[in-house]
Amino acid sequence: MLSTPCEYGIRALIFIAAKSNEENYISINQVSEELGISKFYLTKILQRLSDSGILVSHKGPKGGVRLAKVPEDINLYEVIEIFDGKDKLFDGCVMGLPGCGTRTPCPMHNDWASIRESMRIIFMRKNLKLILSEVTYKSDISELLK
Amino acid sequence: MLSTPCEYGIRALIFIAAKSNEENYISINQVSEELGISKFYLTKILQRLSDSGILVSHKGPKGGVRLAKVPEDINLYEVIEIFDGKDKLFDGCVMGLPGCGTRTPCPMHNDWASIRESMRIIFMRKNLKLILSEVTYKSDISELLK
DNA sequence: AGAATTTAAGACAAAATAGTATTAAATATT
DNA sequence: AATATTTAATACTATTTTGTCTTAAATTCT
Repeated sequence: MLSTPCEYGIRALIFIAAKSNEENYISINQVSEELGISKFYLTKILQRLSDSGILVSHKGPKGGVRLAKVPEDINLYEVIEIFDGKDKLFDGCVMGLPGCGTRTPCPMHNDWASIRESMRIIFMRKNLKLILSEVTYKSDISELLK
Repeated sequence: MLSTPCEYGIRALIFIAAKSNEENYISINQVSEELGISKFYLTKILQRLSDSGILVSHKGPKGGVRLAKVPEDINLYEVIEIFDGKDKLFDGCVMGLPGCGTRTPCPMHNDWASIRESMRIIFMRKNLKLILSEVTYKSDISELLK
């Protein structure tokens, strides 16, 4: 469904949202250990989130990453867009039919349009604040993400 | 969204449904030329559909493939299941969270369940007969699939 | 029977994705 | 200033997916 970097990115974001704040960065090393994801790989993934303005990174001791915006302003739609592009999930033809478009819609075109719209809405509505509030006890987070 | 073999398989099936019948097989070579898909690759893909009981194949001159069942009895859900497995699209956690399940649902779990159900219904309902009837003029098929 | 045609099986090659390692640059602490 | 820590950049490796090719087996037609 979603690419591996995208899944890892989301997992990491939820964890970072829970464990870091304005003043306290969390090191990628720590995140990678907690989530069981290779430190090298995760670094590369989180770098993309930094480049895209989702995270702020800081080098050196006491460095690491933190959210660049308040959790409420980071939703899954934009994260997915960063890693997988919106075309893959929210635009192109489901069946990948070359000729499919508004002019010559494929047989799935309209049915899929509504599914797609639902997905878009759901992902846009899911922001990190909401996600954290749904994982009621913070201790649950590790269990879920690990 | 769907894997390449799955997309090619669906495209080919629609074409085969339109161009073959009980007595007349259509050669994979011909399908591949019409759809612009490598003959070798398509052969391997359609072989899977034969193995799965969607197509019947026949060797030798006048041979080729045809539907194994009436178009009405072949829906996209089973085709997707054959190529991509039902887990990828219709089962596992959207975000791939390791701990996600009914017991400890991830924050997307319920929202995604309804999306997934819609997808399942739509793909199950889309059978080849329905698809063909929606592509009103048979000549349009090539334009759409090519 | 022999030749031509067509799928089956499986080996092989190329490209894309996932994952690892290395070195450089920045920053905090002493 | 020196050292330790941490991300940045980038090269490299491994795996998976996609795509190609070759040979074998079956079938039709003459």
